[in-house]
Amino acid sequence: MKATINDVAKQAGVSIKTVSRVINNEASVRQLTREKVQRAVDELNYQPNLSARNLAGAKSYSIAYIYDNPNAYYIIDMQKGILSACKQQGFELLIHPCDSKSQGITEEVVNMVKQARIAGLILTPPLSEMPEFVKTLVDLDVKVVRILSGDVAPDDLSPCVMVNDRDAAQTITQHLIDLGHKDIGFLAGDAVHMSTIERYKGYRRALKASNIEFNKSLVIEGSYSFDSGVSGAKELMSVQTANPRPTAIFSCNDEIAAGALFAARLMNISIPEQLSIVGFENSPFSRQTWPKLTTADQPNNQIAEDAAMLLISQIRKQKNPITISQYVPKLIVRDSTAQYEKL
Amino acid sequence: MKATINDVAKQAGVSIKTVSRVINNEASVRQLTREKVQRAVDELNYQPNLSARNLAGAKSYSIAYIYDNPNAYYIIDMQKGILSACKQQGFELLIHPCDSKSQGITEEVVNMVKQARIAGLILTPPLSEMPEFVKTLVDLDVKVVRILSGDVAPDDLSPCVMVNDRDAAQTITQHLIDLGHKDIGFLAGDAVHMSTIERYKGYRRALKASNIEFNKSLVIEGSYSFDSGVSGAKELMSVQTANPRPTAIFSCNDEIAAGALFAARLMNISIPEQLSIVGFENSPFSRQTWPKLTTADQPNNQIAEDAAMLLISQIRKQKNPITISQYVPKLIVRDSTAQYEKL
DNA sequence: TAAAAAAATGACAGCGCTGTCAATTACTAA
DNA sequence: TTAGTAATTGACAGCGCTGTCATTTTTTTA
Repeated sequence: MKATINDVAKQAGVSIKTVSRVINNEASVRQLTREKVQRAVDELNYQPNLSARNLAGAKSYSIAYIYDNPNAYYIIDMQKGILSACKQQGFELLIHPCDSKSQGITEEVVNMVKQARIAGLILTPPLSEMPEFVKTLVDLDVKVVRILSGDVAPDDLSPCVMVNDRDAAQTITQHLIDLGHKDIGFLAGDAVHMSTIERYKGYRRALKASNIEFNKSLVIEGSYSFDSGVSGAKELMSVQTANPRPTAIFSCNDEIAAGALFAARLMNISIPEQLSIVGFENSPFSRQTWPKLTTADQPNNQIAEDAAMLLISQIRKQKNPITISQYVPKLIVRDSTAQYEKL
Repeated sequence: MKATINDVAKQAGVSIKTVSRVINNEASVRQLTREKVQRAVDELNYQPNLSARNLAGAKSYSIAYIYDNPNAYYIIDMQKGILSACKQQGFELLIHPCDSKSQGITEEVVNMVKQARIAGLILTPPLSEMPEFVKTLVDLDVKVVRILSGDVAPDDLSPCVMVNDRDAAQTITQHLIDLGHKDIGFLAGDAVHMSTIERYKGYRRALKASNIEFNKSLVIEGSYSFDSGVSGAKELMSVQTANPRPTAIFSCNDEIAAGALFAARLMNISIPEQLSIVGFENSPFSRQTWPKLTTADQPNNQIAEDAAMLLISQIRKQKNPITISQYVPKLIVRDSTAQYEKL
């Protein structure tokens, strides 16, 4: 039923080693031979046995995606992107959800890497933002690619795929400014996350670029949650606290924005007429609020595939130069933002 | 670094075959020997190499989770549960997102099963509800476990884990009835999904059990989406359409309920004072609406682990009797339901 | 107590592939 | 043309484990 390398070799009239060479794209196989083998491979619909490869070879064909992120949509997108790269490159993907805050997380992952003979790892926040953790893994002789928030890699421990939240946040803020807003509130996510910091930087930059004076009372600390959005927006919009009262709010993600939206409704503030709100992430969330959220879209699928490709190329040839690719989330204008109308 | 079966054999002073017997829990190993080997295994922290096992043995130690479900939370929960069973049983999990409506879906999965030497598959709706598809796979000599909506398996093609949406829906509806509601609207999900059908049945049963006359105009067809909830609720609550106007709404899932919530706000209907709304699923969603949704909770993690265990036991011994386990989602009362107040 | 039966253990091949290194072939220059 | 070099190909061992079947040990029975 299932063709082996032996069948292919017979069919092509060469040795199995030559077939092996062809399917691994090694040099020093004559063009003619290569074609002959390729034809046999196609005819028999041969696909190499991953277990055998992993067992026989020095290299491994398994990579792992390790994550600890409460955002299910993000993870599903990542998985899909990584899987697509794996399929193209004949790699296998292991997924490993974990708790980044647990005591033995490093040991747990180290064990898993050794146990499963993992050739490479993909790390997303918050794991990718834990330097000690990353360091340990890199020292382990396993390739690592991190997905991080920012424009430049924080170190050269591993190749990174950077998501430039800063520029995106600046663009979004600029969008609010272009609509005539000057008093723009900022609802922060968890302060420990780089994404929060980067988005904050972008917000500040946009203000500066337009010579709008920064007002600290418009910045509310919080976390990446709906509740945080609710309470943050309440604080911003209650006359006694914030001064001046903002006419627009930048929320660090869509969940916070959804919370802000709700707070506004509770306070009888109509969106977007009296207050513009923007989110970040373009999660399915942002299309299920009313009004629909203006937000920033990250092509997570693409980012993940890119990261996986980077990882696999690292695994393939040792001395790959450290490459970094960068994405900038794109502004998506929907219904939660409007021109500022002086009352 | 990594201990092999040979190391263990040496350490325990037995042959590798005996070690193999112990780690596979085979019979005919003396208790004494078993303990000796076990000790060596523990000391060396030995874990069998999956690739080698897959390659050498007739059996395979890989199962796959194939899914096509837009609900990311659901999938993540499933994965986690399945993974936990795999870890316990020394199995490997392959994940395979796919498009159930695509032409070649069956062929795609069949290929994957053959290619990766998959021993078993876990199927969730909508894939688990496609009889032809399931039939093809079962005929393929791969074990299958389906997760389905209902109380009894629709056939004996494979063991099933049933989620009794009907009883749960009845309980939820009863909760509304207990609160004094009589005119209870029903916002359906996609009509092709068994879950919709089952939930509808539960709703009808509860009405019947309390001798409340069923009113067809209170049932609105729709789909599992926010927008469907919005338009459905609008239709129900506009005086001219529905007669009588419902005082409570049963929504087929939380997303629909969230939509209904929004529609209510648009129409200035206060929740829960003027209208009670219930959801289904207990997705993170349901805690991020205002007010928080009364809903039904499915222990997806547990369901998934159960399904995976069932699958693995199937794989282990051929002639396992077809087992079926059943879960009934539990009512979670939050803030979107209240006593019916006659005006 | 010895022979027969049953239980426990081990020797060995081989799963499908890759790495090593030797053998062959093609190509170059003299 | 022919030796000399480079490019191509193949033979073979072995990755870590399981299946088969032979061997040894223990238990039972006469």
